[in-house]
Amino acid sequence: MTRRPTMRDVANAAGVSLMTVSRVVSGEPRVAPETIAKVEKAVRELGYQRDDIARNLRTKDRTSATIGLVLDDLANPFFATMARAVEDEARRRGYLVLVGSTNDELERERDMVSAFCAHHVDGLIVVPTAGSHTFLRARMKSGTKVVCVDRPAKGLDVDTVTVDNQEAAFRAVTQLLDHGHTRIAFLGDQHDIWTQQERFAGYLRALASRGIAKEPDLIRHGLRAKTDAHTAVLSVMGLPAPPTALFTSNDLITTGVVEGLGQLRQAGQPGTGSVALIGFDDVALADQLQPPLTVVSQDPAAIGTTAANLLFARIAGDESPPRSVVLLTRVVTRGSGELRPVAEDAAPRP
Amino acid sequence: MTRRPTMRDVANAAGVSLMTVSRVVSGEPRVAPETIAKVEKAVRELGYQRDDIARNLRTKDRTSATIGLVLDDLANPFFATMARAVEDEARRRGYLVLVGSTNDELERERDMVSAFCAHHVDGLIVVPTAGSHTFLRARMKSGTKVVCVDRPAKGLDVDTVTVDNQEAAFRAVTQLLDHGHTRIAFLGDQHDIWTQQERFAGYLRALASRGIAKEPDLIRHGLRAKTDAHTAVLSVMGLPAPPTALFTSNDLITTGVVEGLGQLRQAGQPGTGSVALIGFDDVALADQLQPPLTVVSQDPAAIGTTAANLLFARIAGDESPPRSVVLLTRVVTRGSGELRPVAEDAAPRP
DNA sequence: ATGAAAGCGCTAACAA
DNA sequence: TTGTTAGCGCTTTCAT
Repeated sequence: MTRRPTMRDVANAAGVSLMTVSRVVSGEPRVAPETIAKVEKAVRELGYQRDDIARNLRTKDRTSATIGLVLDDLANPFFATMARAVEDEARRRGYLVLVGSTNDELERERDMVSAFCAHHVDGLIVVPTAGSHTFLRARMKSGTKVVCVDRPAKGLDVDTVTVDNQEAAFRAVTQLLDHGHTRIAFLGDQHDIWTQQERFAGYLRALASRGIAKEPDLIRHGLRAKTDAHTAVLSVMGLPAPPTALFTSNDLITTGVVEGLGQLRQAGQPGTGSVALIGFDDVALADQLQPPLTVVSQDPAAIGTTAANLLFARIAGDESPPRSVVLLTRVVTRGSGELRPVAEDAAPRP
Repeated sequence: MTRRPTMRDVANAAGVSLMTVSRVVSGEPRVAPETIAKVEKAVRELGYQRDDIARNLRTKDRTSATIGLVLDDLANPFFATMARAVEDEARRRGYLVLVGSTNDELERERDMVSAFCAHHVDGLIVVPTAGSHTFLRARMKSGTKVVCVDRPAKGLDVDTVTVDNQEAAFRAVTQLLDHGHTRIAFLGDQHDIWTQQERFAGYLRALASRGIAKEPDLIRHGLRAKTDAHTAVLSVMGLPAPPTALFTSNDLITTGVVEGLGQLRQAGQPGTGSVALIGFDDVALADQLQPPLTVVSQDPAAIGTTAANLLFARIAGDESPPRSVVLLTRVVTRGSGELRPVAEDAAPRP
């Protein structure tokens, strides 16, 4: 292991000044062709590569050509797809991407933002956790651009990319109502997450629009893992008056619920074969399930691309007022959301 | 937008020298308690944060506390899960992670490694593309540690984490043979990828062990996208003598094939309901399919964790000879791999 | 316990 | 066209 060569080394090897090497390496125009050749030869022989860290220190605008991506969980397909889209936009512009998962913990988010800023990221794309985000103001004041994605950040007025969560949930639940369901369960993630609140609000609004009162037994929040959802569906389906339809508020929960229903069906529990289901977020193989899964589909790649474009516009100097972009979702009708309630599932007569 | 405060600013505000601020910020022991208090007050008031980039420049060992993760595609659940595991190990040690997808293109990989090294990463975890990786030697000579994961790098002797691809494929195909299949199709990704070669070798070895000759019609390489797999399965099932079993060599292909089979079944094509299938890589909802999907399952999180541990050991100074860790896979038997060939699918009698 | 000087690898600004 | 000087924000080394 040898010491990494510096410009000084290249300059000595090529018999020119350090400054000339700098010019050649940076591709500046006013250098004699023969000099360029000499320097490039030395660069090749020594395996020299410019130190971007040092360059960044001296350079006027202190632009590091790096952005930070702070999201909930990189292992979640939704965020992974979004991350890939962000990464592609970054590469197009010669930017590198630092990435980190917060697990929806505010403290982890703060630490991560702190570390990213210490490494001089030019901008941040953040999936904000629940809680106040005023701490980001200081970062923005010192020049770091910020874009929020999937959720707005509390207490912060910045560019934000979200989808029409509440409206989409309203449409999904309305579709269940249209097929004759009145006992519709809501199975959701932690309720302090903004998207969950919105989707739940859409659920309630749909029920209210038909004059149906919400029933606490049919509402479960805080399902973090697939197994939580699995347990929850067994629980609601075991109620004296079980729901005839389910609305699941993200992909993980949907997956857990499908597994739970599969287990009940196999155990021969009556009625579980015909319970209707609409999930938020599309999932792989949804159309191969029995019945095929109806979902509210959002486009994670488009969300990532949009956020990245907003961020790079800011980095390029855009000073216009913060924008809020709401992308549209669509209900993908495949079958599970169009099942009608069967007699044995109906609520007991008065 | 204000200029970011420096140590000099803090020193002026606290009425001490720059050096004292440096000591306080770095948590050095020999500073008077009152001085610490003064400095910390100034730090808080100015919102000062140490510039890790500058620090890194002067610091003796030039350790950036950053690693680079170079993988095939971050949107692929397999790599996303691996990435999350790497990220967790990095955070535990106070390291940041730069990430990038190569799309299996050597040039993109070279550019990315180059950019990561220019940003002074202490180490790289690389899913190497096909092609010679001797270019990594220069990086390693100048101190960057490298660990390969999922595949070995051609021409490079470094720590590598893989799974028992060939043996696993052999076992999977043998299981199909044990259930009476003789016409088994192989549906694979680009054949220049090492894992694909290994899995194909396992397939061939299993056939050979029963004296079954390989049949070119039943072998399809180069399926990059889900749609390729979809098309390919329609094609093989449309052969005059279609296969009675399929071996799919990664998660994407498996998904595409399941969709293709679903389409055929719906179209009422005879025999497609009973075609056996074993896929490499587990997929979500596999047990909810009809029939439930038998797969070769590997543990992407364990792979990522293992690779990260190897890398950080190297960064910590481990100089022992390169290690090659082979993690084990297991066949998860769920049903689709245990179907027996039915009469109408059998090859025509001579 | 604190400070002054030097310099990490590079570029900005000026000079030749 | 090329070179010289200064200095980015910090840590190292040495002095006090």
